[in-house]
Amino acid sequence: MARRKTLRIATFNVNGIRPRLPHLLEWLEKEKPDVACLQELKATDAQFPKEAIEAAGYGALWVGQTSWNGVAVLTRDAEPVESRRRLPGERDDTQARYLEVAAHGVMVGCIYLPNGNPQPGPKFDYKLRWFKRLIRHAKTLVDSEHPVLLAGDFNVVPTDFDIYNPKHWRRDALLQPETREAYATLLAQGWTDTLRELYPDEPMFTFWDYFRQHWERDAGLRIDHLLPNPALWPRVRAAGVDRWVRGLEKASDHAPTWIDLDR
DNA sequence: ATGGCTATATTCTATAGA
Repeated sequence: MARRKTLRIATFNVNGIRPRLPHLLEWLEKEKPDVACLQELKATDAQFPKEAIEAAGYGALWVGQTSWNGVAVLTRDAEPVESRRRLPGERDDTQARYLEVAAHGVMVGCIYLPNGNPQPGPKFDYKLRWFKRLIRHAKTLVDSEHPVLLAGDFNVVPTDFDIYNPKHWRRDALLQPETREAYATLLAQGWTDTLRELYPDEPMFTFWDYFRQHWERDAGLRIDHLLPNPALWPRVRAAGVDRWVRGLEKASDHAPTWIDLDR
Protein backbone atom coordinates (compact mmCIF):
# COMPACT_ATOMS: atom_id res chain seq x y z
CA MET A 1 0.00 0.00 0.00
CA ALA A 2 1.02 3.59 -0.45
CA ARG A 3 2.84 4.97 2.50
CA ARG A 4 0.74 7.04 4.86
CA LYS A 5 1.62 10.72 4.83
CA THR A 6 1.93 10.65 8.58
CA LEU A 7 4.01 8.48 10.87
CA ARG A 8 1.82 6.29 13.07
CA ILE A 9 3.03 5.12 16.48
CA ALA A 10 0.78 2.75 18.40
CA THR A 11 0.68 0.98 21.74
CA PHE A 12 -1.05 -2.36 22.26
CA ASN A 13 -1.21 -4.49 25.41
CA VAL A 14 -1.64 -7.88 23.74
CA ASN A 15 -2.24 -9.92 26.93
CA GLY A 16 -0.08 -12.79 25.72
CA ILE A 17 1.69 -12.55 22.38
CA ARG A 18 1.36 -16.27 21.70
CA PRO A 19 -2.44 -16.59 21.90
CA ARG A 20 -2.79 -13.12 20.34
CA LEU A 21 -0.41 -13.52 17.42
CA PRO A 22 -3.20 -13.90 14.80
CA HIS A 23 -4.80 -10.66 16.00
CA LEU A 24 -1.47 -8.86 16.11
CA LEU A 25 -0.69 -9.86 12.52
CA GLU A 26 -4.18 -8.94 11.32
CA TRP A 27 -3.88 -5.55 12.99
CA LEU A 28 -0.40 -4.87 11.56
CA GLU A 29 -1.66 -5.80 8.10
CA LYS A 30 -4.77 -3.61 8.28
CA GLU A 31 -3.54 -0.56 10.17
CA LYS A 32 0.14 -0.63 9.28
CA PRO A 33 1.53 1.28 12.24
CA ASP A 34 5.10 2.43 11.63
CA VAL A 35 5.99 1.75 15.26
CA ALA A 36 4.13 -0.59 17.61
CA CYS A 37 4.85 -0.77 21.34
CA LEU A 38 3.61 -4.05 22.82
CA GLN A 39 3.06 -4.97 26.46
CA GLU A 40 2.24 -8.14 28.37
CA LEU A 41 4.04 -10.51 26.04
CA LYS A 42 3.82 -13.24 28.72
CA ALA A 43 6.67 -14.96 26.95
CA THR A 44 10.39 -15.54 27.38
CA ASP A 45 12.88 -14.06 24.92
CA ALA A 46 13.07 -17.44 23.19
CA GLN A 47 9.28 -17.69 22.85
CA PHE A 48 8.93 -14.36 21.03
CA PRO A 49 7.52 -14.99 17.51
CA LYS A 50 10.34 -13.22 15.69
CA GLU A 51 9.88 -14.97 12.35
CA ALA A 52 6.16 -14.24 12.01
CA ILE A 53 6.73 -10.58 12.81
CA GLU A 54 9.61 -10.32 10.37
CA ALA A 55 7.49 -11.97 7.71
CA ALA A 56 4.89 -9.26 8.30
CA GLY A 57 7.53 -6.67 7.45
CA TYR A 58 8.54 -5.55 10.91
CA GLY A 59 11.81 -5.35 12.75
CA ALA A 60 11.59 -5.92 16.49
CA LEU A 61 13.31 -5.66 19.83
CA TRP A 62 11.85 -7.31 22.91
CA VAL A 63 12.42 -7.92 26.60
CA GLY A 64 10.78 -11.16 27.68
CA GLN A 65 10.19 -12.90 30.97
CA THR A 66 8.67 -16.19 32.07
CA SER A 67 4.89 -16.04 32.51
CA TRP A 68 4.31 -12.34 33.02
CA ASN A 69 5.06 -8.86 31.74
CA GLY A 70 7.29 -8.48 28.69
CA VAL A 71 7.53 -5.54 26.26
CA ALA A 72 8.50 -5.16 22.61
CA VAL A 73 8.80 -2.48 19.96
CA LEU A 74 8.10 -3.29 16.31
CA THR A 75 9.16 -1.03 13.45
CA ARG A 76 7.75 -1.25 9.95
CA ASP A 77 10.34 -1.72 7.21
CA ALA A 78 13.12 -0.86 9.65
CA GLU A 79 15.04 -2.12 12.63
CA PRO A 80 14.60 -0.40 16.00
CA VAL A 81 17.84 0.75 17.64
CA GLU A 82 18.09 -0.08 21.31
CA SER A 83 18.58 2.75 23.78
CA ARG A 84 17.89 0.88 27.03
CA ARG A 85 16.01 -2.22 28.18
CA ARG A 86 15.49 -1.41 31.85
CA LEU A 87 14.31 1.56 33.80
CA PRO A 88 17.21 2.79 35.95
CA GLY A 89 17.02 3.13 39.71
CA GLU A 90 16.34 -0.31 41.21
CA ARG A 91 19.09 -2.81 40.64
CA ASP A 92 17.26 -6.01 41.57
CA ASP A 93 14.05 -5.23 39.67
CA THR A 94 13.84 -8.11 37.19
CA GLN A 95 10.37 -7.39 35.76
CA ALA A 96 10.33 -6.78 32.00
CA ARG A 97 8.44 -3.48 31.83
CA TYR A 98 10.50 -0.94 29.91
CA LEU A 99 12.16 -0.79 26.50
CA GLU A 100 13.51 2.37 24.92
CA VAL A 101 14.41 2.48 21.25
CA ALA A 102 15.08 4.87 18.41
CA ALA A 103 12.50 4.15 15.73
CA HIS A 104 11.76 6.13 12.55
CA GLY A 105 13.50 9.17 14.02
CA VAL A 106 11.65 9.17 17.34
CA MET A 107 12.97 8.03 20.73
CA VAL A 108 10.21 5.77 22.02
CA GLY A 109 9.87 4.56 25.59
CA CYS A 110 7.62 1.49 25.71
CA ILE A 111 6.06 1.28 29.16
CA TYR A 112 4.24 -1.41 31.10
CA LEU A 113 3.65 0.22 34.44
CA PRO A 114 2.80 -2.12 37.33
CA ASN A 115 -0.87 -2.70 38.00
CA GLY A 116 -0.50 -2.27 41.77
CA ASN A 117 -3.43 -4.34 43.00
CA PRO A 118 -4.28 -5.16 45.63
CA GLN A 119 -3.79 -1.89 47.41
CA PRO A 120 -2.59 -1.07 49.91
CA GLY A 121 0.23 -3.57 49.92
CA PRO A 122 3.64 -4.46 48.48
CA LYS A 123 2.38 -4.49 44.90
CA PHE A 124 1.03 -0.98 45.23
CA ASP A 125 4.32 0.11 46.84
CA TYR A 126 6.17 -1.37 43.87
CA LYS A 127 3.88 0.51 41.47
CA LEU A 128 4.63 3.83 43.15
CA ARG A 129 8.38 3.10 43.29
CA TRP A 130 8.36 2.20 39.60
CA PHE A 131 6.43 5.38 38.83
CA LYS A 132 9.02 7.48 40.71
CA ARG A 133 11.80 5.85 38.72
CA LEU A 134 9.89 6.60 35.51
CA ILE A 135 9.41 10.22 36.54
CA ARG A 136 13.13 10.57 37.30
CA HIS A 137 14.13 9.02 33.99
CA ALA A 138 11.52 10.94 32.00
CA LYS A 139 12.99 14.17 33.35
CA THR A 140 16.18 13.39 31.44
CA LEU A 141 14.18 13.02 28.19
CA VAL A 142 11.45 15.64 28.24
CA ASP A 143 13.54 18.68 27.36
CA SER A 144 15.43 16.98 24.59
CA GLU A 145 15.42 18.88 21.31
CA HIS A 146 14.88 15.46 19.74
CA PRO A 147 11.37 13.98 19.51
CA VAL A 148 10.56 11.60 22.37
CA LEU A 149 7.38 9.60 22.97
CA LEU A 150 6.40 7.67 26.09
CA ALA A 151 3.82 5.08 25.10
CA GLY A 152 2.24 2.15 26.81
CA ASP A 153 -0.04 0.69 29.42
CA PHE A 154 0.36 3.07 32.35
CA ASN A 155 -2.27 1.39 34.52
CA VAL A 156 -3.55 4.84 35.43
CA VAL A 157 -7.12 6.10 35.02
CA PRO A 158 -6.20 9.80 35.04
CA THR A 159 -9.61 11.19 36.04
CA ASP A 160 -13.13 9.94 36.72
CA PHE A 161 -14.00 10.93 33.14
CA ASP A 162 -11.65 8.18 31.96
CA ILE A 163 -13.79 5.31 33.30
CA TYR A 164 -17.37 4.19 32.78
CA ASN A 165 -18.20 4.22 36.49
CA PRO A 166 -15.60 5.23 39.09
CA LYS A 167 -17.77 4.01 41.96
CA HIS A 168 -17.10 0.37 41.09
CA TRP A 169 -13.33 0.99 41.03
CA ARG A 170 -12.76 3.51 43.78
CA ARG A 171 -10.47 1.16 45.74
CA ASP A 172 -8.61 -0.04 42.69
CA ALA A 173 -4.91 0.80 42.35
CA LEU A 174 -5.59 2.45 38.97
CA LEU A 175 -7.71 5.21 40.51
CA GLN A 176 -5.88 5.95 43.76
CA PRO A 177 -4.92 9.57 44.45
CA GLU A 178 -1.22 8.58 44.70
CA THR A 179 -1.43 6.96 41.25
CA ARG A 180 -3.14 9.96 39.72
CA GLU A 181 -0.73 12.39 41.42
CA ALA A 182 2.24 10.50 40.00
CA TYR A 183 0.73 10.67 36.51
CA ALA A 184 0.06 14.40 36.94
CA THR A 185 3.64 14.92 38.12
CA LEU A 186 4.90 13.17 35.01
CA LEU A 187 2.71 15.29 32.71
CA ALA A 188 3.77 18.46 34.52
CA GLN A 189 7.31 17.91 33.23
CA GLY A 190 5.93 18.85 29.80
CA TRP A 191 4.50 15.64 28.35
CA THR A 192 1.11 15.84 26.63
CA ASP A 193 -1.67 13.28 27.15
CA THR A 194 -2.47 13.21 23.45
CA LEU A 195 -5.82 11.43 23.38
CA ARG A 196 -7.32 13.63 26.08
CA GLU A 197 -5.87 16.77 24.48
CA LEU A 198 -7.38 15.96 21.08
CA TYR A 199 -10.64 14.54 22.47
CA PRO A 200 -11.56 16.54 25.58
CA ASP A 201 -15.22 15.53 25.43
CA GLU A 202 -15.02 11.81 24.62
CA PRO A 203 -13.99 9.10 27.07
CA MET A 204 -11.65 7.36 24.57
CA PHE A 205 -11.53 4.05 26.43
CA THR A 206 -8.64 1.70 25.64
CA PHE A 207 -9.43 -1.23 27.97
CA TRP A 208 -12.54 -3.25 28.71
CA ASP A 209 -12.24 -6.12 31.18
CA TYR A 210 -13.59 -9.58 30.43
CA PHE A 211 -16.33 -9.46 33.04
CA ARG A 212 -20.02 -8.73 32.92
CA GLN A 213 -20.09 -8.00 29.20
CA HIS A 214 -18.17 -4.79 29.73
CA TRP A 215 -17.05 -4.68 26.10
CA GLU A 216 -20.59 -5.15 24.81
CA ARG A 217 -21.77 -2.37 27.13
CA ASP A 218 -18.78 -0.12 26.33
CA ALA A 219 -17.90 -0.06 30.04
CA GLY A 220 -14.22 0.75 29.61
CA LEU A 221 -11.21 2.53 31.05
CA ARG A 222 -8.62 4.80 29.46
CA ILE A 223 -5.27 3.48 30.68
CA ASP A 224 -3.08 3.24 27.56
CA HIS A 225 -1.40 6.56 26.92
CA LEU A 226 0.82 8.25 24.32
CA LEU A 227 2.85 11.16 25.67
CA PRO A 228 5.00 13.25 23.28
CA ASN A 229 7.61 15.65 24.61
CA PRO A 230 7.45 19.35 23.64
CA ALA A 231 9.77 18.79 20.68
CA LEU A 232 7.40 16.18 19.24
CA TRP A 233 3.99 17.60 20.18
CA PRO A 234 3.82 20.14 17.29
CA ARG A 235 4.00 17.22 14.86
CA VAL A 236 0.92 15.44 16.28
CA ARG A 237 -1.91 15.38 13.72
CA ALA A 238 -4.38 12.76 14.94
CA ALA A 239 -4.97 10.02 17.50
CA GLY A 240 -7.37 7.15 17.97
CA VAL A 241 -8.25 3.72 19.29
CA ASP A 242 -8.56 0.67 17.03
CA ARG A 243 -11.67 -0.60 18.76
CA TRP A 244 -12.35 -3.23 16.12
CA VAL A 245 -9.45 -5.28 17.50
CA ARG A 246 -11.17 -5.49 20.90
CA GLY A 247 -14.26 -6.82 19.17
CA LEU A 248 -12.50 -9.84 17.67
CA GLU A 249 -13.11 -13.34 19.00
CA LYS A 250 -10.76 -14.13 21.92
CA ALA A 251 -9.45 -10.57 21.98
CA SER A 252 -6.99 -8.95 24.34
CA ASP A 253 -8.74 -6.84 26.96
CA HIS A 254 -6.92 -3.77 25.54
CA ALA A 255 -7.37 -2.13 22.14
CA PRO A 256 -4.47 -0.68 20.12
CA THR A 257 -4.14 3.08 20.62
CA TRP A 258 -2.19 5.35 18.25
CA ILE A 259 -1.07 8.80 17.22
CA ASP A 260 -0.20 10.15 13.77
CA LEU A 261 2.75 12.52 13.36
CA ASP A 262 4.04 14.68 10.58
CA ARG A 263 6.94 12.83 9.05
C1' DA B 1 -17.73 -7.29 49.67
C1' DT B 2 -17.54 -10.45 45.99
C1' DG B 3 -17.28 -12.19 41.46
C1' DG B 4 -17.31 -12.13 36.88
C1' DC B 5 -13.15 -13.89 32.54
C1' DT B 6 -8.44 -15.04 30.38
C1' DA B 7 -3.78 -16.52 30.56
C1' DT B 8 0.26 -18.88 32.66
C1' DA B 9 2.85 -22.33 35.22
C1' DT B 10 3.00 -24.01 39.83
C1' DT B 11 -1.35 -27.84 35.48
C1' DC B 12 -7.39 -29.86 37.57
C1' DT B 13 -5.43 -25.60 41.45
C1' DA B 14 -3.06 -21.22 42.31
C1' DT B 15 -1.55 -16.68 40.82
C1' DA B 16 -1.88 -12.38 38.20
C1' DG B 17 -4.12 -9.21 35.61
C1' DA B 18 -7.13 -4.45 35.89
